[in-house]
Parts: sequence; C-alpha cells; structure tokens
Amino acid sequence: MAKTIPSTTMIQEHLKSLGLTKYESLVYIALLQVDGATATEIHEISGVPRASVYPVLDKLSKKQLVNVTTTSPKRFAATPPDEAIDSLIARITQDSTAVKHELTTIYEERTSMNHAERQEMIWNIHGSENIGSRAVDLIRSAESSVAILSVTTVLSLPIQKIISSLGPGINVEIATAGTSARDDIPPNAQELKIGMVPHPENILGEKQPPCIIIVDRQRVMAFVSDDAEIPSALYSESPGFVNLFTGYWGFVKGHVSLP
Amino acid sequence: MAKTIPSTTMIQEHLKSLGLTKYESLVYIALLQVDGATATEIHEISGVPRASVYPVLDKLSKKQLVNVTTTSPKRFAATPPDEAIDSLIARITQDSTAVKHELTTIYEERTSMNHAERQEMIWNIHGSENIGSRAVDLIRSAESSVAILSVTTVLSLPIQKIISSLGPGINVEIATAGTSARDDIPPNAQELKIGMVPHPENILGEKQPPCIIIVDRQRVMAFVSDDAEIPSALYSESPGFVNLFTGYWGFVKGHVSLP
DNA sequence: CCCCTGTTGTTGTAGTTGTAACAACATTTA
DNA sequence: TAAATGTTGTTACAACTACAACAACAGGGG
Repeated sequence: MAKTIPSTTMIQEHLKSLGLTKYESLVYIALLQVDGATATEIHEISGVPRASVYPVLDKLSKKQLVNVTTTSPKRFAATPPDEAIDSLIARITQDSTAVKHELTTIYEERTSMNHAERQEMIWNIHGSENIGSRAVDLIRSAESSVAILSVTTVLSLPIQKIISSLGPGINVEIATAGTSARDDIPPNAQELKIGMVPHPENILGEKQPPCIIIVDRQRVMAFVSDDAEIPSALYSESPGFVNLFTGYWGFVKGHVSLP
Repeated sequence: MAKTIPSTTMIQEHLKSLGLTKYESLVYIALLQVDGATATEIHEISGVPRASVYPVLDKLSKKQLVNVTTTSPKRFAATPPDEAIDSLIARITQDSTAVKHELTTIYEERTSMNHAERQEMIWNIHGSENIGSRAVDLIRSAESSVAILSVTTVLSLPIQKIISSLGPGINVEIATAGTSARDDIPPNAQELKIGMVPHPENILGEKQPPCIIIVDRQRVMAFVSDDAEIPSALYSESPGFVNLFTGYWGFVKGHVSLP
C-alpha cells in the first residue's frame, strides 16, 4: 500500500544504521504520510501486523519519533523528520563521545609505553573508501614533507583539500606524467613533470599505474590494486620498506623535465 | 582477562549504538590494549572463541577499525579510537542526511494539503528528555509571543538558551513566584513576579508546581507530572485547550506585583 | 450483540554466539 | 627421514537472542 517515491527499502536500510528495526521504519514512514492515525490505521497503511504495531509504537515513542494522544482509541502522529532524525543522531553522537573518551583511556595507556614493534610491520588496507580515508589521515600527519607519485592517477578531492590545508613549512612534491594539463594539483604543491615514466609496472610487477605517498621520509603508503576486484594498498613505517620507496622517488626525480 | 578500567560492558553498550556487535566490541577493545596481535592472541585477550575471531576481524576491517598485515600469520592492529569512531559516525551521519531528505519529501507532500485534523488533538509526551527537547522546539517555533508560567520550576539551560536566541520582535513573558532571586530568566524576557500563586494545584488537580508554555497564543505545552514515576506533558493546538490556558494566563497576570 | 481496541502468548526466522572438527603448514622429536 | 606436535585459517553446525508474524482473548462502546 505504501507509496514508494524514494524507494522504501532504501530508506529502511538507512534507518537501520540509526538503530531502527524494519517495523519501526515502516510504521514511522506510514505515519509521515497520514497526519495522525490509530493503531489499526497504521497497520493498514504500513502492512505491519496489527499486534506488532503497539510495541513498535512504544519504542518509537521512547525515541521521540511519534506523539501519542490520551484519547481512546489512542492516536499517533509522526514528529517531523528533521526533528526526529536530529534527535536520533544526538543520542548517537552523545554515546560516541562518551565511548571515545573511554577507549582513548585504554589506548593512551599503552601507547605511552610501547613504541617499537609496530613500525616494522607492513599493513594493508582493503577497499577504496578505507584507502582514501587512510591516505587523508596520513597526509594530515605530515610534519616536514609530503611526496606523492601520481603519474596518471588523479588525486581525489579530499586529498587535494587536505594538502591545501597543510602549513607552509611542509614541502609538498607531486610527480606527474606531465604530458597533459592537470587541475588536481593544489597551489602549495610543487609539480614535478616526469617526461618519461620509468615503467613502474616492471618494478612492482603491476599493470595499473601506481600511486605512492611518502610522508616525512618515514611513512609510506602504496597502492597495489590487488589484481582482484577489490582495491588494496600497503602502509608501513618499516625503514627498509620506506628506503625502497624513497630510493625510487630519488630515481624518479632524476627524470624531471625542467621547464 | 581484559582490564576493565572504564567498565567493558558499558563500552559495549555504547558501541552497540554505533552498529557494533558484542564480539566486534570485545575484539576491538582487546586490540587497543596490545598494539598488533595474531588471531589466537586476540582470542586469548578478548575471550572471543578463536574461530569467531576471523569473521569478526573481517567486518572490523571493512569498517576501517583494524589494519591487517600480509605476513603469515596475519597480524592485526586497532586504528586509534578517535579516527575509528569518527569514521563510524561519518557513515552514520552520511546515511542520516540522505534519509532526512527522503523522509521530508514524503512529509512535505502531505503537510502541503492537510492542515485541519491535527490541531484538535491533545498530544502527550513521556519522559523528561522528550519533554525538554519538545519544549525547546516549541519555543523555537515562536513567531510573535512566548508566555511561560514557571512559578517554582527552574528553567533548564537549553530552554534559557533558545529563549535568548529569539528575535527582538517576539514578546517573552515569564511568570515566577517572585519571592526569591532567579538567575534563570534570560535578559530578553520580561519577568512577571506573582506575589501570590493562585493555587494551580486546585485547577489542574495536581500536587506538583505546574509549568505552562504558551506560544503565539496558539500552541500550549503543559507539564502534568503523571503521578506515576515517569514525567508527562500535554501539547495541543486545539483552540479550546489553548483558550483554557490563555485565560488562566490572563488571570495570573492580574496578580502581578508591580515594582 | 458485534465490532474494535489493546494485550498476551506462540511460532517462525535471521543474526549473533559458541563448539567442534579439519586441512595446510611449520616445528620439534625420535 | 619419519612421526609427533603445535599453530593457522577455514568450515560446519548447535545454542541462543531479537525480531517478525500470527492466533487468541479480555474489555468497551456502539
């Protein structure tokens, strides 16, 4: 019965991540369409079994998503979506800041002591989303220098943004193919146009044009694009691993075509 | 085994509202304490069955809460709590703004047509949290006047704040007992000190000192403190209901003790 | 009386939780 | 070298919980 202009199932998915169950979503959506209804009316509109409507309305009422009358039979109305969702998010962010403090307590307690094991490891990151956010975090942590080898890969918008926001004391270099005009190089970065690409696929054994980020000559992130369908990247603070890429970077700089 | 400085179960509750299961919470908390561990080590620290550790780590990895090495055996490390939780919230708020648009589409579609039924209803609101947030919303919606009868009840901080932020064209009056100094009256509100309280408990049949909010002489919210342990309030746009309270308000103003 | 409201209890189902077993590999021991 | 031992990663499956769906029933008003 329910009209599905913006796909009801899609909305349910999103509301689930805000802590609502399928029925809670259906009932709330139904109430948005009718401006006050009794339990049976809600049942008819939403398709939710009538008996299940009552406990669901209870929970929605506690979450401040619906209002109730004292009349008999009771009538229910949805609170406006803006207000309702803000209320949900408020509770979530409230919990999140609380738990953030609790977790950082545990975390800080350890990081104050250990500081040696981790840096010899090579970590890998799956999924383009994760790779993107980790890259941004990595660049943000820069204290002296950022070197990016981005021959043909175009820098994503968040990365351009975080580079632009770096302090003037940080030296940013970006190596590109230099054959075509690029508009993804932030103004505070120095573009190194490499006339001839030194066939990085032979070095890494990869087909895809690689992208490497070296920060402070101490931390490296390299995209390896895992052959499989899911993209993948490596990250390490291991001196040996870092040296490999700083060396490669020096080699690349030797091929800069001066203007 | 796990150290519980800020109560592990409490953290689990909070992480659950961010979309993590019990196991996911336990594994993540365990990883925060050790700076890189193998699956079996994680099993030992967290208490989660070893076989269950692997799928859980998969999910955590997809949510960008842990990093993985390519070594054998695989090693896992937690991403710092700050970063991790921000990442979780980012996804939630992203979903929320999306769903907000979808829902307001449905909502606006109706509110443009119907505009009559709802205002005869008397709604009630349960729980002090809900009452507070609804009161703030109500006051924010004021276009010409706000009248608050708050004889002994002290205005909450959010309410003071929203009153202060009202435009100068809106007339704000607050009736108080006037016997003791009150520091909860915002500067843009006019305080009406009522020398003698006209025994509102007789009118409403309540023991508790009542608090009434009248906005634009069209919308009323009244606290009725439901006898039961859970506080309760009424809200209505019904003319009859509103008249009752505007009349009462006029009666109260007759008792203002002029300075 | 019948119809509707609101409540209770039962059953089915999906996802989480927990146990057990297995192949692959490395290390140790005889 | 061959057997014994231990670890890793995977799979299968039982137990449990929360949600979903339905049937039944007491009260209430026409």
